[in-house]
Amino acid sequence: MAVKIQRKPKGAYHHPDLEHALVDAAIRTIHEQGVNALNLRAIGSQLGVSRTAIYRHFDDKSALLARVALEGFRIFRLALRSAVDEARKRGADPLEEMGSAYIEFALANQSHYKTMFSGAFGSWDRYPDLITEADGAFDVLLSTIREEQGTSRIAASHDPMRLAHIIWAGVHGIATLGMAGHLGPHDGTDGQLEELSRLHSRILLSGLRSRS
Amino acid sequence: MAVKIQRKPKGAYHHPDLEHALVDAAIRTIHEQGVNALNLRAIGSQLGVSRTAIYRHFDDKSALLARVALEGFRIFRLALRSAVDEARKRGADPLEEMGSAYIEFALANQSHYKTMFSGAFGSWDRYPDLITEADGAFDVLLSTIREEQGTSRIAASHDPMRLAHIIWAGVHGIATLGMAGHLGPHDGTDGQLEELSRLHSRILLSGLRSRS
DNA sequence: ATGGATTGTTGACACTGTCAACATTTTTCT
DNA sequence: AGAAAAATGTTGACAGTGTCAACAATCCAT
Repeated sequence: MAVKIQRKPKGAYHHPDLEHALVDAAIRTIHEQGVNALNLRAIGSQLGVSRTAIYRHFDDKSALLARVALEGFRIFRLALRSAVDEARKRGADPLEEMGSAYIEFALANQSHYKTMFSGAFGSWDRYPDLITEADGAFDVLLSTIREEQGTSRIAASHDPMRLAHIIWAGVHGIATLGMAGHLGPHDGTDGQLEELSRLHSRILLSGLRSRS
Repeated sequence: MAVKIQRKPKGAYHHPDLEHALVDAAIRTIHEQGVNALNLRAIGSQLGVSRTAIYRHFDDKSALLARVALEGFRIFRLALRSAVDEARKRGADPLEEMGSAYIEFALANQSHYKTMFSGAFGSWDRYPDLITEADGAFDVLLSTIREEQGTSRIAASHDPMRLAHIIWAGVHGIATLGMAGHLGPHDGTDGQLEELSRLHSRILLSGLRSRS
């Protein structure tokens, strides 16, 4: 497939690929100005298209945001997956590295991360694809835990699902509280939150190596 | 001080205590319909007052939300404090009981909790009182950790502030992900999330009793 | 090529936060 | 007590935004 023209040629009635362009523009805007700053009219005129053109591709604003979230989960899953694989290759702890990658993603894509998790698009039930994609990311964590239990690096006595929930909650908490500035001042460039995440992983894993 | 009349008497120009009435109405609306459903016009007419009367008591909508959050942190702090005291009296683990109380508060006041933590009111910097009140709630956790380290029930080798951040992040994560339905289906009436929080506490504390 | 499906446009509306200007009530000062 | 000032509440208006309805242009399959 040849490279697609990104901008609409002047005077053309139909945009070459408005749907993707809308998603890209939304992601960019969210990244640069936050979710709250996103408005459909600006997105439209940014693409040289009228303010309601979006409605031929998305039911409403929420649907666009859900799509943005979906793209986020896709990249997120790849990042987590690659962190685990890398760790295994290097003999590092996969869960600790995954936690670190989690924080790294959240910090590098703060508004995108918020779009994924702060209910900006309303109910998840309306977007089955989004649920599937989010489950895919979660599965990286869950399967890694199961594998670690298989090699007995962590106790097999705990329900892996509950462990996954606890670990997820921890890193998610560090990410969200950290971004809100509640875990001390930090500009996101220093690795302070990643360090906190590593400490979190080590304490948890230490607790999981002991008996029950 | 005598009991104040809550509703504005018909025809009265001045509301007896509009400021508190506004906060109460906002809290009630948020509790019943969520933060997003809150709008100033509805609040006004609900109190028999015009739509802009609020501006004599709050700079803007954000300021009202910040006040709602502040009230939340006050109640929150009391709940955490009392959970710790209760636990000590009963010989239970103070940190585990505090975690449980944390989840209980969040579940019983979901929208209020979101108002406190989801940045609904914009930047914290604008509301120094809010920061103070939130710090007060955090101090319940921090001081409890220090006390537990004093009695050596948890290792004193860790920075208590970092431990507080990690524990807080864990319960906050459980609360927010749980409310979003990400930790399995639950209606909030069963104690599923509280149970998860207890498991979380036990694993962490187990890890904190080991060396390092 | 032609008729229906797809995609984009314009006009309009409702909802909401907020400001300015004015009105009324309460408090303060002499 | 009376006047001035401060506090509190009201009405009118406006801007920003999401969304719908009706219409227009383009694309595609038969």
